This record gives sequence, structure tokens and C-alpha cells, in this order.
Amino acid sequence: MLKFLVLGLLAGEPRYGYDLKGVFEEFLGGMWPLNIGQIYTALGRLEADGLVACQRVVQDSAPDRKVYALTARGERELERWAGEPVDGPIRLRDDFFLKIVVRSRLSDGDIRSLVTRQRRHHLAALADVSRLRAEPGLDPRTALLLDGAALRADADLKWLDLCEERLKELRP
Amino acid sequence: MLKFLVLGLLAGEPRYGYDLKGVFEEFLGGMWPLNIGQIYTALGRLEADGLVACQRVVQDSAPDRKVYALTARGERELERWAGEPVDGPIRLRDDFFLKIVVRSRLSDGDIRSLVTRQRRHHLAALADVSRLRAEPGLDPRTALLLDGAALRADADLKWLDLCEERLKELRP
DNA sequence: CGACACATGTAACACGTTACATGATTTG
DNA sequence: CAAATCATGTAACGTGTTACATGTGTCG
Repeated sequence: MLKFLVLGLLAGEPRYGYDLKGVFEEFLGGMWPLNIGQIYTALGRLEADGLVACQRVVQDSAPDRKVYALTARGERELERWAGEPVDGPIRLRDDFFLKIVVRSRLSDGDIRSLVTRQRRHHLAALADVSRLRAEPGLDPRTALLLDGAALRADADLKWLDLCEERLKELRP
Repeated sequence: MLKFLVLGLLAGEPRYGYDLKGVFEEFLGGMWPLNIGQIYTALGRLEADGLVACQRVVQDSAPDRKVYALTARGERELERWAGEPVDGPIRLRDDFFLKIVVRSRLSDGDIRSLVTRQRRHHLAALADVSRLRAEPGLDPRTALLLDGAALRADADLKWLDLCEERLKELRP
């Protein structure tokens, strides 16, 4: 996945690792915490797979850069991936769902507090999203992403309400 | 994650691997395709970490079973995990978002068809969820899960609409 | 001088996932 | 007898993730 994100960011304009970090942060600003090392491991693996190729750019008065670009195979692969809809069932394999449902099996009935805290967390995250969203000069794609995040957050908050209701019914 | 699901299913009643498979399927019915091997690898890793312990149960006229139960540490670990809210920003690290946004960077403008196909996929998934949801004798927790999946699917469908609108604005 | 941004990487671990191997028992 | 179900497992791969190592240039 990160793999394809990197491929996507490389599409069109070749970049070096550290540069990708900048683009990445601007693009997803904090919504996906990332260790810079990950970019280099991803690039290394992509290179090993022949999806990108690098060229060393020597600079006087600055450390060398290794500039990566998509290969033909890389382009095809990106095209293929980006053209297929996400398949498979709606992901229930998600910490968010799993935790609360597993918790509801743990007899001690302390779910309500988890639901409450989780709601607080989600509201905070939603606030973050709104703050980012309000920033001027936002890339329209980033804006789309953030709107998506907000829609999901709304859905998850609704679900938390549902959880509370249901649990009240089960153990009044 | 699968790790904690297994831990959660083991809570209270000890079970053997193949049994877990059954519980798992009943509990998440198809919403999380799972290879039986994964359960054994998960159990093995949990045992190595000292979170579960197994006991061989010899049976006449049937293959032996290895029955796993939580250890004290396993219980603590499960309790801890299940009691903490999911942290971190709302997940933009999701194929669903990433694909469409990356696709929108790929200049050829063929996003509309992806959006359309993705919507079809989602509607189909939603139909699956409804079908499962309508089944009689459903575990209330499973029902909750499915309702969550439906809420997310709704959100994602709204987002697809948004994508279409925005793209129309960008390239009319 | 010290802190910080620039720049690159490696080793190792954790985990999901698949493909494969093995064998007993039940049922058509 | 053959097929399905019951039952257990291993080797290996792909990937996310972290922690660590290393060095240069710039600015206060």
C-alpha cells in the first residue's frame, strides 16, 4: 500500500527519498504518521522489483541525492492497481470494530466507558481533520481525502451511538 | 489484530484451532475471508509469547485436539488491548481512498469509470451485509458489526458521490 | 559550538497471508 | 471406494514499522 502511494507520488516527476517525505507530509499532513525510514525501505523494495530505477545525482556543496523514477513496468503496475476497484468485503478487520465487539464479549460490562472514550478520540480526530481542511491553498485531492475521513468519522460516531443503545437493551 | 481476535474468542472458553475456525465464521460470516492456516500461525505466535497455553486432548476414534486457553498474561494483555480506545488519526491509509486519489493524479482522467465500478462494488457489498443481517438467530454482536459495516459503506458511497462532483468541477 | 534541516540507509521484528503437507474419520 | 469434513501444522513471502547509524551544510 505504501508501495503504491510511493509509486503514485513518483508518477510524472522523479523524486528522491527525502523529497518524497515532504510531498507526503504536505499531501496527507499528519493523517498518516510515517517514519522516513519506511520511504527508503519502500524505495529499495520497489527497485528490487524493477518498478522504479534510481540515478545518483552528485551535488557540490550538498549531499548526493538518489533520484527515483518509474520504470515502464512500474507505470504498468501503478496503472493496473489504480484501475481496479477495491475488492473484498467491507473491512470488518478493523481495530475500531474489533475492539468494541471483543470488549462486549468480556463479561465485565465496562464497555460504556470504552465507547465514551472512543467517542472523545473520534471527535478530537474529526476536529483535526476540520482544522486541516480549513487551511488555505489546500490541494483539492487532499481536500477530497479529508472529506472522506470526515464522512467515515461521522459514520463511526453514529455506530458508537448504536453500540450504546444496543448495549442498554442487552443489559438494562 | 487477528491475534487479538483469537485471544478474544478464547476468552472464557478454551478451544482448539479447528473449533475457532467455526466460531470465527459464525461470528464474522464471510466478512473476513480467512485461511485456516492463519489460525494456527496465530496460535503458535501467541503461545510463543506466553499469552495462551495448550493442552493435548487425546480422543479415541478421532484425531487429537490441542486445546488452547488464555494464560494470566494473556488475560491481562487482552484486557489492556480491549480497554484502550483506538488511537491515531482516522485512517487514510486505506486502499479505498488511496486508489481514487492516486488515480486522480494519473493525468488520463479515467477516474469516472473507476468511481462507477467502485460504487457497484460497494453496493454489492452492502447487499451482502443486508442479507447476512436479515438472517434469523444472529448473535447481537455480529449484528452490531454488520450495522457498522453498513454505516461505513454508506459513508463511502457518499464519498464517491463527492468525488464525482469535485472531479466535474476540476475538469468540466 | 550546538541545534537543526538535509540526506541516505540497514537490521530486525511483527504480522497477515498463502501454499503446501499430512493424516484420520465419516458419509454417499 | 471416493469425497468431504475433521484436525494440525510448516515454510515462505510481502509488507508495515521501528530503532539505529551516518554524515553534510547552515544558521544563530
